[in-house]
Amino acid sequence: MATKANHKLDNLSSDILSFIKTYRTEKQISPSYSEIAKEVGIKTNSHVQYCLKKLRNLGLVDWQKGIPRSLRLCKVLDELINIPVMGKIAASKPIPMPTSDFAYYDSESTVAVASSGLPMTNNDLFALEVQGDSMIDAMVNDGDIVIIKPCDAVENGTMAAIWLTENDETTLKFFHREENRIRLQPANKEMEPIYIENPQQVQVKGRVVKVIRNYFN
Amino acid sequence: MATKANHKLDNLSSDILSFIKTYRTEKQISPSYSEIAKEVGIKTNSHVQYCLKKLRNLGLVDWQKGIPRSLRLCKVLDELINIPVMGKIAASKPIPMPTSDFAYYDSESTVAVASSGLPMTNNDLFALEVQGDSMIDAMVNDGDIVIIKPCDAVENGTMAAIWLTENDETTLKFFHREENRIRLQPANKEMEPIYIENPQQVQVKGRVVKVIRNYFN
DNA sequence: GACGAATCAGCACATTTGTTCTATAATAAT
DNA sequence: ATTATTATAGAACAAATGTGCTGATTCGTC
Repeated sequence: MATKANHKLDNLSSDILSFIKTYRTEKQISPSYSEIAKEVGIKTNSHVQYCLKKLRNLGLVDWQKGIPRSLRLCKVLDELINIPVMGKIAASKPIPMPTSDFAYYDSESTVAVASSGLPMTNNDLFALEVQGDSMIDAMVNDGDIVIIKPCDAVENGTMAAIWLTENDETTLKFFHREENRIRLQPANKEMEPIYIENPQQVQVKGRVVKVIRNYFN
Repeated sequence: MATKANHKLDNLSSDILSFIKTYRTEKQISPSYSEIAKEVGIKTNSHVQYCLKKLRNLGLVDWQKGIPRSLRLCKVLDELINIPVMGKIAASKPIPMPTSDFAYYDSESTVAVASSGLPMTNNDLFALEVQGDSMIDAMVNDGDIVIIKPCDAVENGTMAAIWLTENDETTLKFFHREENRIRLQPANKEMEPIYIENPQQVQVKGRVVKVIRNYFN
């Protein structure tokens, strides 16, 4: 989540690094040595390479020998991950899980999320759009996007996507396994929990790792 | 938010496009014409360029004449934007607004958000971390990140960051200007709205454009 | 002050790469 | 059937770029 400032790089190295960064975000390609030289006030390409080799030793940049503009920033803090929106989650409907073959690129729509905003970057994450107000007690509103990590079981206290076989209902709640029953706790502490005496009726489908709500008008 | 599939590209163009995409995500640089040729089964660079020119006419790719590996994917749906987290928002505290000089890069922490997940990409957006449970009625929980577009006034019905001068309190609510009063509507329809008879007591600080909630355990 | 390491400039050179022009096959249009 | 258009290959060429080497300068350390 947080992006800290650089440690103790000399000004030149720091300049080069940030120039590469801005150049890449602007033009989507890496600068040539000459361009770096011009920008940071170095006279020769060879010296640029000298500086770059220092940065490479620090593990900050890398490139492919002989290939023009192959400069690459390591330590990529923020990379985008496209998560497929599998469908909508609503009470009274089963959760549309992703099929085993990951035909993600064919997905109708995706949510782009910064990898820094995710606990893991496995490619089995998927997203659901919440439909209806039935999950308000979990602080999830109509239209929200929930990002889910599929799993069969979760630790106590985690927000999970749960299938209630008896009620034929899908819901998002905090999961608590107690001695002889399962407690589904709403996020809002003032609301009463749901107790399910027969654990068979509760099927954990996945763990909620993120909720996104947009107000675009 | 949604990324639609390609329209009616011939297989070759489609192959080239997706190769560029995967190549770039893997190596962070663009392929050369020869590499494209080898990948998609074309014999010559000139033909690659021929295909690329078609793609350029469709506005899908572009490059800089004479510059190696300057191939660029247009229609960049997803670019990362780093939004500074200015601090925490809590009832009983004023909202920490960004200073006029945008010393954003010095910010302690930032949230990375995909530009496709934002209604606008101006650089005056900022984020706040919600502290406390006092905004539950707006479906905003302790620890949530709200992204705010600064403004002095909002249309009726928009979720806004509001400073209540009388109560010396900061809050997130749906803003409604009525005939002689202002109505602050909680997100949860079952909760009662707040009415403020004196509009002077209500100061709109900004519009909430996004709410992000993480469950990292 | 001496000495070595780090820092910088200059230049020649090889390679990678894109560009352009021409020619030929395939396909569509008339 | 003929023509125009699109698709493909080939090769020559020029430009962009990285690499390596040599030598000069600065800087810190003893």
